[in-house]
Amino acid sequence: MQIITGDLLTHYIEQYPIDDYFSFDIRPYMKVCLFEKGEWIFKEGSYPDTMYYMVEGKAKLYVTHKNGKVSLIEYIEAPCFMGEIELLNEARYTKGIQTVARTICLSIAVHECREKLLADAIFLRRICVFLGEKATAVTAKYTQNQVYPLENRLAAFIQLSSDQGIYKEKHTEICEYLGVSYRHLLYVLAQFCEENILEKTKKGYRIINDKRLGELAQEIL
Amino acid sequence: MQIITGDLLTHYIEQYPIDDYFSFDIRPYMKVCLFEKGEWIFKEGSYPDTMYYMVEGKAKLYVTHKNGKVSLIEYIEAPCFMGEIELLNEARYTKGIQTVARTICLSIAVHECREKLLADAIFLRRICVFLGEKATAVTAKYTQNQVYPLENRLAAFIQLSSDQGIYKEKHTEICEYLGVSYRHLLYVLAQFCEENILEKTKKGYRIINDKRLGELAQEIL
DNA sequence: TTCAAAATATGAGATATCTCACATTATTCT
DNA sequence: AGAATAATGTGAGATATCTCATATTTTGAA
Repeated sequence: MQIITGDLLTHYIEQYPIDDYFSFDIRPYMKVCLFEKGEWIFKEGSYPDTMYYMVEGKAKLYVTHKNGKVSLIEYIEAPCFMGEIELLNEARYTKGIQTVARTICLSIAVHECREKLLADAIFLRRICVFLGEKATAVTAKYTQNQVYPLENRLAAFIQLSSDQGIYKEKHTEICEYLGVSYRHLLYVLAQFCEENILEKTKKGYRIINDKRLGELAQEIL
Repeated sequence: MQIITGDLLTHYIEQYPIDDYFSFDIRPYMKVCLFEKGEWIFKEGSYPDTMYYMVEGKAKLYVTHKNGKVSLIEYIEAPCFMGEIELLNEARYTKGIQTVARTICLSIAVHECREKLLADAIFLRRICVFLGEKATAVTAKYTQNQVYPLENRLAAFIQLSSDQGIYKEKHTEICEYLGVSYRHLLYVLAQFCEENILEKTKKGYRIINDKRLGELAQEIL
């Protein structure tokens, strides 16, 4: 992690004003941080004393289970908060957050302005909305996971994440996200090829029957 | 649903003061409601204009999927809020909430004091903490669901919900909560009996090998 | 008390998904 | 460039879980 100063600092602060997230001047407590791809913003199990507001980039929220298996809970995309739950509940064990791409965050030194934040209705309201949406999204994802086979969920995911009709994501990551084994993900992808829904190319999987894919996805929502 | 007035009203208001959840006097906006067992507090898909604070009782939070399957997302137990997300995001489709027992709630007419609530740091902070805990709990439950077989999760659930060494819950409800079919739940219960961990009696399943049950549960946490 | 609805129970067969072992490519780092 | 690491790909066999059909028992309401 790298702290940005000088011209770049003013650049980011100007480009992403977060003044209207607070009723007081947050700048004295704020820094701008840069995380390289693959860096951990929070190490799982640590007790962070910084809250971040991601303005550029993308990351993954992880939890590791006792049996060693790992769940990729959700993708975190700018703009969003990180470490807000830890701000509320002092000294709380955190989940792991790892960047997927170079990521820029505004960081707020919580110990310096905790009281101010917790008394700030504007800020708190934002956090409420954010937490509410997060809870709703996570719930939706996981209830679907347990009610639909991978066939449907993968179809929906491909439609969501494909670009120009090409699906090209890392299998190792997606199987964690969809909560299935690597092996099984490949089985279902192979099945989609078998059924002429996808076609495997050098550049990724090309969608050749979007209608059918949509039908499979639609059974979810 | 029945609105309580008279002596009972003052009784509940005195017994469960929620003044310290607000920085202003909430009583003008508040009523006390009683729901019978099995009643729906929110009908799924409706747009409620009331927020509740449950002070006595217990309920289930449901979502119905397109394919007709139903997920019991969580048990809601007093004290807690309901309809808080709808307060934040105006006019939001709600999930279903059904009581499991006679339940008493303080109700707040949102349309009359929405602005006041959304500007109240004390209230908002409570909601933040509540939402944060809820998100954490739901995430934990569902990531476990997908990483552990029913054997482990059921063991943990039995330890949690049994009373005096007796497990006695409705199978129809628990299979929805644990996200498995009724059939499969019965299989695993039978297996526990087979392995002399439980014993089926008229009053419910009696735990006869708590140590083993603990081992199975412990693999989770 | 009786009847309908809900809950419990069980079998048989299907399938969605997992584990493990191993081989083959890409990527990254030095 | 070469070596190490990560990602991809596939087979075989196991198992966790589901669907459906059907029978019995319990519960709740008229």
